[in-house]
Formats: sequence, structure tokens, C-alpha cells
Amino acid sequence: MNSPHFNIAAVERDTGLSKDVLRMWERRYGFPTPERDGNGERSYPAAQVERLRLIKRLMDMGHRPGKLLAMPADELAALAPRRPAPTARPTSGSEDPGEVLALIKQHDGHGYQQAMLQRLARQGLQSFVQDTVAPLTQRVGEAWEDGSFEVFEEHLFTELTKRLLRQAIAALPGGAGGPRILLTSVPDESHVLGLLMVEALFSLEGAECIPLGTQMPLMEIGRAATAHRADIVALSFSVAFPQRQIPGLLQQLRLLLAPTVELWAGGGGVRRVARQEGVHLLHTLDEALAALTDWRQAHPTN
Amino acid sequence: MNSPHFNIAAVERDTGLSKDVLRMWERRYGFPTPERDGNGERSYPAAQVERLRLIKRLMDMGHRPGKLLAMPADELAALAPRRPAPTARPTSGSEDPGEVLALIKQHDGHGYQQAMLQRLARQGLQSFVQDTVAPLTQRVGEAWEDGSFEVFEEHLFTELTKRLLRQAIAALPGGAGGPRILLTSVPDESHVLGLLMVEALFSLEGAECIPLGTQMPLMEIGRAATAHRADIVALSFSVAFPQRQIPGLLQQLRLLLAPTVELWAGGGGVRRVARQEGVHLLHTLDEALAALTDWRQAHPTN
DNA sequence: ATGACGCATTTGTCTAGGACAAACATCTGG
DNA sequence: CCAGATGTTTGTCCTAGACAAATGCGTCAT
Repeated sequence: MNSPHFNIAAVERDTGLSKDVLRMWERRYGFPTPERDGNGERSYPAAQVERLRLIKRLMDMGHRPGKLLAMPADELAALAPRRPAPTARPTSGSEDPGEVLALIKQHDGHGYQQAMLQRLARQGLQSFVQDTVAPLTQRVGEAWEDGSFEVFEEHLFTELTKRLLRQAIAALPGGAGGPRILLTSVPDESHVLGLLMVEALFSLEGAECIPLGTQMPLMEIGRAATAHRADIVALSFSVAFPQRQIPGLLQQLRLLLAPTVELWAGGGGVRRVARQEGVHLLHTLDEALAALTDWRQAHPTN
Repeated sequence: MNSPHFNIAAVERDTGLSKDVLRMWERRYGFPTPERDGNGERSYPAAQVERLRLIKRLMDMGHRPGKLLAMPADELAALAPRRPAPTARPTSGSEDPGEVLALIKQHDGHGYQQAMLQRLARQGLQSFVQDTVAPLTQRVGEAWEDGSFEVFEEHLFTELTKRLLRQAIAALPGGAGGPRILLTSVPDESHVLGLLMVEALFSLEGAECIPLGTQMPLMEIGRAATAHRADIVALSFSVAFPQRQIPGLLQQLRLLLAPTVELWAGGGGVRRVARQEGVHLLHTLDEALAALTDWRQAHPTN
């Protein structure tokens, strides 16, 4: 009967809401209303944690916290789009993402990998990335937002797709032609699929990619660029990354890099970021490829 | 002349020290001593951030904060082991990690991958994991601690090694024989190499591994175990994970899982964790393999 | 000499409420 | 219909105190 309780640190971990925010909401909006343990510390019932997760999801969709927190439970639940009419897509053309997504929904990891490998073989890597992986990632993001995808389903998708892309990249000849491109992301940005997609495209074009994974402290990015004699530092920001931090981060990093090193930033997170001096914003994969072409024209092999 | 300053959030990102700790140290030990900006908020000079990073590294090596913070700068620097006599390992068997590590140090990613692929081909996957990857990971951890590895070098190593392991795993036939094993880690635990190593070994033994990546909220692990009808949930904790949190996490997760589902925990982080009801602690890769054998004996195929 | 126990100190995390600036929405005038 | 001013919302930072868990150390017994 006694369902599990969570302390404030656990709730921060599980919901992504900071301790400061959790305390502030309690004070300001009267929710959550944790119990107190023997030491007077907050102890959150599982049900409230669940509701907080829902609220966080709705916030990520653009809803305002004030509204959501004032809302009674049932109204809140009504707001969360369940599974907005299975969208019986006409399986129109050749590439229907729904088909492979269904495999993830059925928790059929092997089936998913098989299906994707077939597509890769059929389409070739470039089209596979642009016409299959990218839309799929988009769809998964949407599904996650409207609640029709569980967290662990999204994780499974991400993990398996990472493997596919890395495998495909490994099969390419080590590019020694184009610029040396250092690929990474800043701390607190752990999404890696975007980086892998551009790495696949750049490698395919013969560029030399240096993948450093995610979450590099800014100072280390600077050091790495020097050590690897990188021509370009490319960062990825997901839609989930707090957008207001991006300009500051880019500016700070720009100062840490040699002026001859180009700084590129891409991913869903830069969509609404204002352009700034010394930084190339890449809004789509096509723009990324175009930027590579431009760089090559500006730096003829000598 | 005006070297860059960092606000408290940036320092938390770059050093891994929480805001609470930064303020507490200032209050208690008189270091750091950030300036204040126009709004009365802390503004840390780059030099202090650098020193904080050093202190954090020494703490991870086992030094006590109180001592380090009372120490003058020069004494502190002297304490940081430069490169403590390369441990001239007797190169006992056939596999000397130093050789491939040097390639990382030279930032030769391609060379590293080639060398490792050769070893994989020569040794076979099991020996490759146990006799090459595992010791290598250990050595990199040590090198990182004593400062002879930069952060970005460690990232490069991790990224490339991840690729190698994933590639090797993908080449294996999808195991349909043994138990269904769900592999993941808890939030705040982002180290994935350990998971990949056991996945390689388990897959090799024909078990059906479900890799969910890292950082799964506990409740989601519970849901995923149900959805995938997992027989075993295996978690990995790195040495860097705060050990005091582990027993609580395991206990909480144990409550979320069906009693028939086994809970295994491994990795360097569980070394000093006390054994507890309903949880199997696996201290080495060999123990993990033994646990798999045990499970199979206890669950004969029917 | 070595291992176990208990006490003292160290150290991180929690608590409280106040303040403020940046982000956002809404209203007003061109 | 767009631009700019005004008001509201909301997250982060601040101070300062309390306490428990982890760690180190001294004592005692074997």
C-alpha cells in the first residue's frame, strides 16, 4: 500500500526540474505538496512525481507553467494528447516512417535493426540519413511530446539508431581530403543523433571528422581544436536545449578558438537563435553540406 | 587584459561542483573568492575556475577537500602527480595497452581504430573485451586522474572505443537463446563503456540483450522491464558515481521490479557497496559471466 | 602488531524566504 | 498590420542556518 516516496534530489533527477524550481512552485503555486520525513525534508509521493513529469512534458510543448500548475488533474490529463488518431498514413511513397516506428512500439529491437539496414542498403547512406533517419528522429520527438512514446522506447530508438549510423560511418574510408571537422556538443547537451547524422554526411563527402562525443567543457573544446589542428568546430544543439543559453555559449567559445577556426552550430536548438559574428548557424542538413562546399571553395587545396 | 569571467552556473558546468558546494566552500574555507557583478552575483575569474578543476581532480583521487582548500597554490600544483613513473608494466602477456594509448595521445584516431581492429581480429571478441578494452579503460581512468590525459583525449578514446564495441556487437547473431537482459544505467551515470563490454560478452554467450543507453529514470527502467519481458535488469556504475547513493537507488529499483526479475549491478562503482537483498553485485566481468551461467542453470529451458 | 569499536570532525545537502532580471504577453500608437 | 512600451510570469541567484552521513583518529583488546 505504501507506494514509494522520493527525496528532492531524486525528483530532480527523474523530472529534470531543478530543486530551486520545485521549491519555488510549492511556495508560489501550491504544487507539488510533498510530505516531510523525519528530518523535515521533502518526500514526494510517486503520484506527484508522475504529475510533475507530465507538466514538464507539456511545458516542453510550449505550455506555460502557471496555467498547468493551477489546473486540476483531470483537465491536465485531457490536455495531454494521447495518440492523435494513428494518422493512418497512406504508406504513400517509398519511405514511411510509421512502419519502422511501429517496430519500436512493439519493442522489437531486432526487427527494427533489420528493417533499417534494408533501407540503408536500398537508399545509400546519404538518402538514408536525410530521408529516413532525420524524419524518423523528428517523428520520435513528436511522439515523445504527445506522450505516445515512453521514455524507454525513445531510448531504445536512440540507442539502436546510433549503432546503425556508427556502423555505416565506420564502413566509410577514413576521409583525408577535406577539412578537419571537430564534432561535439556542450555540457548539458547529450543528444548525439544530430552529430552522427552530420558526421555521416561529412564523412561521405570525404571530410575528416573527429568525433568527441557529447558534453565537452568549453575550455576543452578549445584545447581539442588546437591539438587536432581542426579547421572547423561543429556543435549540435537539440530542440530540448535551453535556447537562451546558446548565444552566450557560442560567444564564449568563439573567444576560446583561434580566429582561423570556423565555428558551426546546428540542430533543432538553433532554429530561433539570432545570427552572430563569427558563428555559422546551420538550420538543416542541406545547409550543412552547403557550408562544407563553401569552405572548400574558400580554401582551395594547395 | 580582462580575462573571461564565469557565473556560478558556468562554473558548476565546467567543474562538476554544485552551486551549493561552491558557496559553502567560499563561506567555510575562504576559497574561491569570486568577484561580484553589477547584480551582486558571483563572477569567477578563469584562474580560480582552473584551480577548482585541479582541486576536483585531486578530490577524485581521494584527497580531502579541507586540506586542498587550505593549501597555497604552489603546494597544490606540487601535489598533482605529473605522470607518476609510467608504471613500466611488465608487459607480462601479449597485450600492452601503452602502445595503443600512445596513439590517442598523438590524436591519431584512425591509427587507434586500425590498431584496435587488428587486436580484435587477432584475439577474438571475448579476449578483446577482457584483455584489451577493460585494462585500457582502467589505464585511461588512471591517466585522467593523474592529469596525463586531457578531457578531450579521454572523450576521443571513449567515443572511438564505443564504436569498436558496437560494431563488434552488431556483427554477432541476434541472440535468441538465453535470458532477456535489459542493460542501462541510472540518471547521472553516463558512462557507457562498461555496459558495452558486458553486452559484448553476454551477446557472445547467446543472451538477448536490450540496450537502452544510459541515464534511465528508475520508473522507466521498471516500465521497460515489463514491456520487454526482461528476465534480468543489469545496471552499470562507474567509479566516478557517488557511491553513497547506490544502495538507495538499488533498493528503490528493486521495489519497482517484479520479484521474478533479477537485478544485477556491476562496474567499478559497486566495489565497496555492501551486498543487499535481491540484488546481485558483479565486481568483475568474469563474475558477470558466471552469473549468466548460474541463471541458466536455475532456469532450464522448458 | 593488528583489527574492531566509538568518538570527533569534516563535509555535502537540505531548508527558508527574499530579490531581481530576463522572457513573455498584452496593450497602445503609428 | 507592425513597432514599441508596459505589465506579468518565471527561473535563478542570494544569505545563513541546521543536520546527518562519511571520514579520520584514538583506544582498547587480542
